[in-house]
Amino acid sequence: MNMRDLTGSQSSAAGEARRADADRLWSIAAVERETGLSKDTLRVWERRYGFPTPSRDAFGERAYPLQQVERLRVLKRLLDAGWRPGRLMKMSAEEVEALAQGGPASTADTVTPAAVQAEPLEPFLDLIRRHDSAGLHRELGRMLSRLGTFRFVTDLLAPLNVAVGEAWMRGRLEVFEEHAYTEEVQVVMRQAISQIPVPQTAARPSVLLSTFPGEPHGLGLLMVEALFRLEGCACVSLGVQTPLLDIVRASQAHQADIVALGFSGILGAQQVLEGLADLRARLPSAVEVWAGGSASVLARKPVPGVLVVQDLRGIAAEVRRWRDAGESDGLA
Amino acid sequence: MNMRDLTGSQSSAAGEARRADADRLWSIAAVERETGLSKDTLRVWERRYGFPTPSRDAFGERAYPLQQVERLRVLKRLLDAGWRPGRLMKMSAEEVEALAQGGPASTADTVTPAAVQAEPLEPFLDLIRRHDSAGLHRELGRMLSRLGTFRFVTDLLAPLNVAVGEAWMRGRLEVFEEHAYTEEVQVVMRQAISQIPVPQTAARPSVLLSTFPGEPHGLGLLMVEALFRLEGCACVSLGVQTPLLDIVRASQAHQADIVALGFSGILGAQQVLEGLADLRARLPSAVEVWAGGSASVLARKPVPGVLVVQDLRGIAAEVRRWRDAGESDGLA
DNA sequence: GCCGGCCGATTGTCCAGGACAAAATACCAG
DNA sequence: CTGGTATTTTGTCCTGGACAATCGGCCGGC
Repeated sequence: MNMRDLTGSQSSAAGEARRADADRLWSIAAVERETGLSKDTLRVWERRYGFPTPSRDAFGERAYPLQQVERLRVLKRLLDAGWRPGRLMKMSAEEVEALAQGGPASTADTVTPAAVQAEPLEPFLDLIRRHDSAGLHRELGRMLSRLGTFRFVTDLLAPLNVAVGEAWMRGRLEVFEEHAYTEEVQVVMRQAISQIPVPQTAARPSVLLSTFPGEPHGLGLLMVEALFRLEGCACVSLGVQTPLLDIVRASQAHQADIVALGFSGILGAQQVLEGLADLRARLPSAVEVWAGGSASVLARKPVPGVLVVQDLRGIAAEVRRWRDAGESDGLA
Repeated sequence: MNMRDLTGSQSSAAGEARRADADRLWSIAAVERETGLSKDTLRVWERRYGFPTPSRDAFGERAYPLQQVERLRVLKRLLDAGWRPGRLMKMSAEEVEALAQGGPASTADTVTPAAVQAEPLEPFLDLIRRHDSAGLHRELGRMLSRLGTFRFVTDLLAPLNVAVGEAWMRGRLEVFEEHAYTEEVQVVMRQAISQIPVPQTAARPSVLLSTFPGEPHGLGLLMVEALFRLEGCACVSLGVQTPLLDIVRASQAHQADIVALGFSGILGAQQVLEGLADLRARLPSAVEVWAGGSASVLARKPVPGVLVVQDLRGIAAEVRRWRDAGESDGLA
């Protein structure tokens, strides 16, 4: 509790702090953390495309100015939206900026099934953009009460997550706004889950939930947990980013019948497929592996022995299938 | 919802799956994810110490057998416990194993202030080891009711987190057990926070909470949020791993008076200090930066302009200080 | 005897530049 | 169009070298 340090800094003039702000350069490791672009990628871009063009510090190491870090963040976002670096690097700063502002989602067209009676999402996006956490919390809570947990998850949160993701890709939402949104939804979802009656002891199937390392998105996990609990399943969540070997061990320790993984599309296609195949091979065949989320790989390339749950509404039916099959299995 | 894939796999014999398990080799990227050791480190260890000794696949790329991945996980744990690689690599497999099993925490001696009336922790560690999530949840809830939120956080969770961390370092707890524990505590903490009355609108100080990229430990954040709310502060949490530039923008958007960061000791010393200095420089001097957590760097090297909160109990006093100073500042 | 600064050994990260698999795209035949 | 093949693009992996940051031990002064 060293107040001296605090007051000490406040003696420095605001102008000085602002100058330090602009002058301060970023190391390649810092840029990697800030942008999500790997060091290898940053170096190879410099070699191939001539951007970025960091200066060097006294030790010959790359030192990136703030301006380039900001631009790299924009490029990373456009990359995630389906653009390719070669094309972006040929464009002028203005063209990239125009793209970043409001360009259409180049390749990915979001399909909205007409059958789904979606709730209006704009009011929620407005609250996010206005940074009205309290209001967002209140409105989410209201919708939870109005719709009930099941429809709250399937009809509001599922499309809202898609809308938030898309808004971020189009540059209409900042990273921190998405973080704040995630946090607020998490609070409401935990409340919803805590209100679901706890099933009998040793309820089946017992479900283990997590995500692979590198997949930080845990909202889907919570939504799925709620739906499993509504079906009377026993759930244990490990949170996000559990190493593969630990998922295997946890499934033994908790005697899981089903291991459910969430994928948001951040992980590369190969990582997802290889990880699922690996996990499948390391688990007893009696344990089912379910995978879901917005990652498009799941729909394109099926992994043998892994159930892909495309629609949250399908979980109930799949649990019924498990119970029917499980009984006969148990008797056999 | 392709059931064919699922049933297709179940036709494969269990024995076949088990053989595939042992044979399957790991890429360097997979080992990095699984162990937390960077690719650079894995390669330089191989060069310097002759371990690990991965075989090569058809393309000349490293392929690690499971056995070496497991050993690397042990080594990483011992590294985090304060051991140095040079020493460990000279030891025989048996010596390392003995160390991993029950060796004393080489360097770090946990100091337990005699003044603190700690709650007994063993029952909770037992529940974790027995994988009794329901029991852990029940007992934590009971303690929350008995102690009240403040003492629950300061007298039970704070020492329990330390104990869990130490148990992990000594090999008495698996990673997935720590994950499950974290998840269960989070549930109880969210419940506790939701029961704290919401303060008047525009309560001051308003606090923004998050962690730096690379710091996935969010429990401390929740505990601190509870304590801030108990003091009547307005809190906005961004969850974990927010890029620095986004923390800055969020503090503007939410008009934060205080930015509070949590550090668990996973990040390197330089990352913590440089990140804090960076953040301090990029924020207006009217916004205070508070840092806390179990990272030992914070205590050793103070960062100018950053308040280090060593003890959770100190938060109340610091909020009072802010309010006193804030009034005079506002008038000046 | 213990704290604090100095020095040598250790250790993780950075660099360059080459290579190549995987993915995306263009091309082409049916 | 449609489905398969060739070609380009692009991220990751490779080797081997360098060096700053950190750790550990040594020494001298309070």
